[in-house]
Parts: sequence; C-alpha cells; structure tokens
Amino acid sequence: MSSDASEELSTYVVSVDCVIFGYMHNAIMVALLMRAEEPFADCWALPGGPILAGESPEQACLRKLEEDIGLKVEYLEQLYTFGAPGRDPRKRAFSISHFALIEDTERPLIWGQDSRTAQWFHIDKLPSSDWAFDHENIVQKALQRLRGKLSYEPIGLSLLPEEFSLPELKNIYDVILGKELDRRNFYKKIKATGLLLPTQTIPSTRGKPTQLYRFDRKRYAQLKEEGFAFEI
Amino acid sequence: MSSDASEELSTYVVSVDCVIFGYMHNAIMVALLMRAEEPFADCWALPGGPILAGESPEQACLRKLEEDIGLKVEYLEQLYTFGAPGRDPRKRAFSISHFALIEDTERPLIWGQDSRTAQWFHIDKLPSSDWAFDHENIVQKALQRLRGKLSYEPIGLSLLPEEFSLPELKNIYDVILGKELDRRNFYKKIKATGLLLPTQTIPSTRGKPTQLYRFDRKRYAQLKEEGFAFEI
DNA sequence: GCAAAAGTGTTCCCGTTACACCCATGT
DNA sequence: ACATGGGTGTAACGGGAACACTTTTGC
Repeated sequence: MSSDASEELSTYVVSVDCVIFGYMHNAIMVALLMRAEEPFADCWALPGGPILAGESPEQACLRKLEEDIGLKVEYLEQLYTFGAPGRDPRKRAFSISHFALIEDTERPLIWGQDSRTAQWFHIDKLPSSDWAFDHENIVQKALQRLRGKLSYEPIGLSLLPEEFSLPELKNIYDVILGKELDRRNFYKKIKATGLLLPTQTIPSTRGKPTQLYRFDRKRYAQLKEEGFAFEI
Repeated sequence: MSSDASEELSTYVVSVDCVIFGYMHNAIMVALLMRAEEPFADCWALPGGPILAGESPEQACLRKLEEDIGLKVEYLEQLYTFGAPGRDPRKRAFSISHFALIEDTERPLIWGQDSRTAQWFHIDKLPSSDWAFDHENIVQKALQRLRGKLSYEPIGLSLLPEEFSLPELKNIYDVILGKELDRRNFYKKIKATGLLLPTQTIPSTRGKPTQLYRFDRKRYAQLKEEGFAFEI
C-alpha cells in the first residue's frame, strides 16, 4: 500500500503547528502539549491542527491558539514547512510551522481533549527526549529565529504587556541572547529610536519608582515603510 | 461541491515552486515560464511541480530544476509556503516556495512541455501583468530575501562560477542592493574575511590583468560552526 | 602615450563599548 | 541611614565611510 518513491503522492495531510514563546518568571518559555493518542502518545508536541477550508495557514494558527489553548497572540509569522517523508509514521504529512509570541502572562495553559496536559517549558530546560514527530527540530528552528530576529525587529516588545519598563525589556534581551547587556547602553539605544512613549511611573518593589513606556506601533510601521531599520 | 469555510479541507494539492536567480549580462535575472494550459494560460509562472512520494520538498525542487529546466543549482533554501484559499481557482493548493541561486551562465533556459516558453527576466523589468496565481508575490518575497541575506551570508558567491574576480563580485552587490559600493572598502572587507583564496590572474578586456579567487567553502563552514558571522 | 580597468593605503568620524556616579524609595 | 533597584553622562576605542593615487595592459 505504501507507494513507490518515484510515484506521485496519494494520501497526505497538511496542518499547522505553532511554537509559542512567552515571557514569565523572568524567563522565556515554550508551550508544549503531551499527546494523549498514538502515534507518540505521552510525547511532547507542539499545538497545531488541520487547516479549514476558508482559512489561510496563519488564520488556522490564530484560531487554534485562541480557541484551544486560550492564548492571545501578539505576533505570528510563518516559520518553515516540514514535509520530509517519514516524519509522520501514518502517512505523508506537511506541517506549516509558525512562530508565535504572546503577551506576558502568568496564566497556566489550558488544553484541548486531544492532549493529556500542557506545560510551559523554560527554553534552556526543554525535554531531552519524548518528543513527538520532528517537533524538537521545529522548536530549535524557532529558537534560532527568535535569537536572530531579536536585534533587528522589535519582537521583544511583543512579549511584554502594553505598558512595560526598561528593566523588564532589557531582561528579555538578556535571557534570549544569553548574556547580560549593559544597562546604560541598552537604554540609550532603545530610547534613541524615539519609539518609546513614557506613560506613567509605578512604585518599584524597592527603591526608585519605575517609568513605564508604550511602544509607538504606528510610528514604527510608518518609519519601517520609509526604510528605517530597528536595531538594538 | 465547494466546501463550507468551516469544514475541513477535502481535496487539495501540495507542490513546490522555485524562484531561480541567476547573474548574467551584469544583471540579476529570474527564470519564468509561460504556461501553456489553463488556468492562467499564457501567463508567467514559476517553475515547480508536485512532490513525489520518496522525496522532501527540497529534493523535489532540485529534481525539477535539474531535470526539467536544465539548471545546476548552487544554493537552495525554503522561502515560504503560500496556501491562502482561492490562490488556485481549481482547488485548494499549497505551494512550498523555494529560493534558488544558480551559477553564472549565459545559457538560455530549456523548458518542459507544459510551458510555451521560458525566459530570464531582469529583476527590475519583471512583467507588470499576466502573472499566474500569486507568483508575483512569491517573486517579490524572494527578492526581499535576496536583498536581506546578501550582506550577512555569502550568497553572492553562489551566483558566480567557482573562480571569480573581485570586480565581478562587487558588481553583484551593486546590482542587488541597487547602489554602487565603494570598491576599496568592499575589497578590504571581503579580503579581511580570509575566505578568498587567490588562484590565477587572467588578462582583462582592457588594462591590468584580473586576479581570480576561489571561495574557501570548507573554512567558511568551519568558522560558521564557531559562530563566525559573515558580513559585508 | 593614453585610456581603461585593477589594485592599494590613509584619514576622519560616528557609533559602540566601557565605565562610575546620583536618585528615590521602602524598610 | 542604608540597602536596593532605577536612572543618567562621558571618555576611549574601533570599524566603516570617504577619498586619491599607482599599476598594468590594449589600442
């Protein structure tokens, strides 16, 4: 029944998968589900599922994430399409994988009935085994994209709430890049973009109150059109 | 017969498409085929086709390009997967699009029987209409990738033959970036990488002979592992 | 001997880096 | 009053940009 290597594909399936990054407890976390069913029962997998007739792959992701996982997505982009033969033992399967960032939250994950559980994993403490399909590769690719894009696109801001402080933002850069940046230089650079609008100050846990900012998305979109390059 | 927007997909097709860039006559060119059949007969389309059972999307591209178009591919990477509803009037179609570079050649394109003709287009003089499907978008996305990657990956070298001169290489950067770089600074930078091995000198059309170089791929692969960043 | 193309070296400037001090508050 | 976290200014350095001249050959 399995077809010859040089035949056209007969049965196959296309779905979306999504690597979701969140920032919580001062760390970057990835959402993984434990599968309840074969193949790969009790293995860690990315949230995802089929694409419906009326929706684009991106819309399928958004639907899946907001409905099934209960997350509001701040940033979403296509990552890569995995489609090597044998990646799904049942039949040829194409996964249009995506890269998503969600706003800062401490809320635990909810999950659909096709999973046993769902959990946030620290990106430095991912499961070392028990991965479903090639999902470990997908997460690795997403991590590369996260690290690569951080410095020349304002994606760090998508991990924070609407109003945020500079110490928080710097911490995101620190933990994603894996090294501590210089506070003064970081503040200087990010302020020099002119894209941070001060909103209010709030009391700090200890010491001087903290200035909060809002990211000027409109102006950023405008400047981007004109060829402005965000860079930290 | 067409399904409801919220239904699962019933019939759909997955294929690969390929944006092929070549360097010839001191310009960057894209290969396009004119379709012979409906839909979009007599419209310009990217080379591409179905994926066979035993091959990955990337392998499908390589096969298609080498067999049907007669091109030896120097560089190939996945670009983006297009899959919005309605992009193919017949049925839901996913196109895993790719980005390819071929070695310098003046050889005209050959083409398969499903096309009327094939032609190299100067990237600044693409067809303004008569595009098949969403292939104009795909080409635009590939151009963005080309321009974006040029400065931090040695893809310019993939457009040249094994042995090449610095003036040639600089010209590639000039035409892709759309501005003339400073010759001295360019040579300085590219030489500073230590990745160019001088091979021989050949007579120039006029004036001083030209030094040819070879790119040290092995050493580049090695340095890349160690975190070295190519940058021009 | 001159035009055309290849090749090299130096200066200047701005942006990045490195670094030390003051401020405001809670305890 | 002091410890803690928030915030700022400056000097040194280095890489990129700007720039002019020499070399070699074909005609």
